[in-house]
Amino acid sequence: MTSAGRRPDDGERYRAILETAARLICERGYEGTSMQEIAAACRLTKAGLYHHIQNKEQLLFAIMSYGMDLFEGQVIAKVKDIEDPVERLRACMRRNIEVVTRGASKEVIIILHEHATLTGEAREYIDQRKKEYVRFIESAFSEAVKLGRVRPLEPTIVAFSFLGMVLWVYKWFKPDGRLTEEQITDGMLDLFFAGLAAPGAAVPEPGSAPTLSRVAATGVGEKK
Amino acid sequence: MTSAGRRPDDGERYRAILETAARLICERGYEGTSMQEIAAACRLTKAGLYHHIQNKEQLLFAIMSYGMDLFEGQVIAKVKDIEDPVERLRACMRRNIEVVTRGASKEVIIILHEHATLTGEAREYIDQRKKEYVRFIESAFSEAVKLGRVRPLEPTIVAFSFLGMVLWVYKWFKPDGRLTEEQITDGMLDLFFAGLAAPGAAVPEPGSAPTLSRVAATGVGEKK
DNA sequence: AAGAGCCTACCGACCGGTCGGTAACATTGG
DNA sequence: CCAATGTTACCGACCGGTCGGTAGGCTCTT
Repeated sequence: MTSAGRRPDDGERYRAILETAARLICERGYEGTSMQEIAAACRLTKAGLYHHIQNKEQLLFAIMSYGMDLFEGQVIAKVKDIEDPVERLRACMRRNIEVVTRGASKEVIIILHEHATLTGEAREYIDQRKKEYVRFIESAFSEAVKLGRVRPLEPTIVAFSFLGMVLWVYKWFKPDGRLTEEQITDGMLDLFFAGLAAPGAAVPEPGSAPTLSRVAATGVGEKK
Repeated sequence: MTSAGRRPDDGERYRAILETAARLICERGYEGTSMQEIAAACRLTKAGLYHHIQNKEQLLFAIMSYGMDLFEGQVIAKVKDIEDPVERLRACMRRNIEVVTRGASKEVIIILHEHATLTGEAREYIDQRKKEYVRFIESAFSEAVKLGRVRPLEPTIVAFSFLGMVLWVYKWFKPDGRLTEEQITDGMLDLFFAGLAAPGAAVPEPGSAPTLSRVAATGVGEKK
């Protein structure tokens, strides 16, 4: 009836199902979305849907794997060859915010939100790929430290601070809101990389309280 | 049998139910936790549980309201009277990380994770209380700007960067992990407040190119 | 003929929620 | 002092509906 003939399906159909399912799961959560609803959104019956997938958890796993592919393609692959580690980190942050704000891939949002939904090997596999991204950031930072481009901070804390700033965005960003993607990107780049570069504990004390190393009296002075 | 008498209950029992339910929901998610399981964990039948609550969503709402009470008591109330705005922000970050890392209140974690689960008025009420916290951070920052203690950045972006860093912690922190609560707190305080204080766009260019004075508000030069 | 693709029909388990009933108290009136 | 009455806390049984998942058959293409 509705089906306009039977296409040969070269895997394109499968990906369409993943994208449709991802849209729903992103809106209502994994447990909050039934296979019935996913099937209907794919213009299939439930049994028809099960012709393409094994079960619900495997579907989530496929969505997340696909999401990791997309993320790595749109972020890591695009910045990994940048020579300068600081510029690499900057570009990485820019790309990362881009992925989160443009709701292009609901799959990535699902990875962010459903961080404890998968179980067993599937969970381990996705966690492993996430960890690789953390290490990517850590090592870019460490490289920058070695070159004397940034302060020597704990790399993992720096990486998770980076990630917290840019990934938390998915919880509050609204495309039609007051803040544009550009403003957010610029603001966070400025804030984060200033924090990496500035010497010492920063932020001068209020009065003439005893501080070890004063930076500048006005607070808007230049670095020493 | 198990019931040790039938006291008229001064509300203590109700809170115990909220805490038990919060523990479960925090572990398995809201949609992933059945009323049956919650009732059993409270040593009640499902019907017995429904004597104390109206329905599942109202239960979640009660947990979140209680969580907001706890959070405001352990963070905002403890720092709101600190005169110096920068010290207020510092203390705020310290307290906030504390609440997230010590799994003391699962209710707060639920608020963080289930950010889009509630509907209608309940959702609006919780969102309102969250917004008040964002405004609390924004205005502490703006106050610091007015005093010349920090750079003039977009307050909302600063607030959400602050929040992203400290709240994202719930996704990765493990009490027995390599990083202690103290390390995380110190590292993030250092990084964030250095970013607030440092002049200009920070981070020198690769070659030793002149960074000079970049305008703070507009951030760094974009694409190269 | 083979098989991909999809359907109707159905399964047992479980979902959130409610019903009437009851044991254990507190309060009150005599 | 004690019984009648009311209230609170709770249970067993059950509701209609939905959950994830499957068996088996039909159709269309190759």
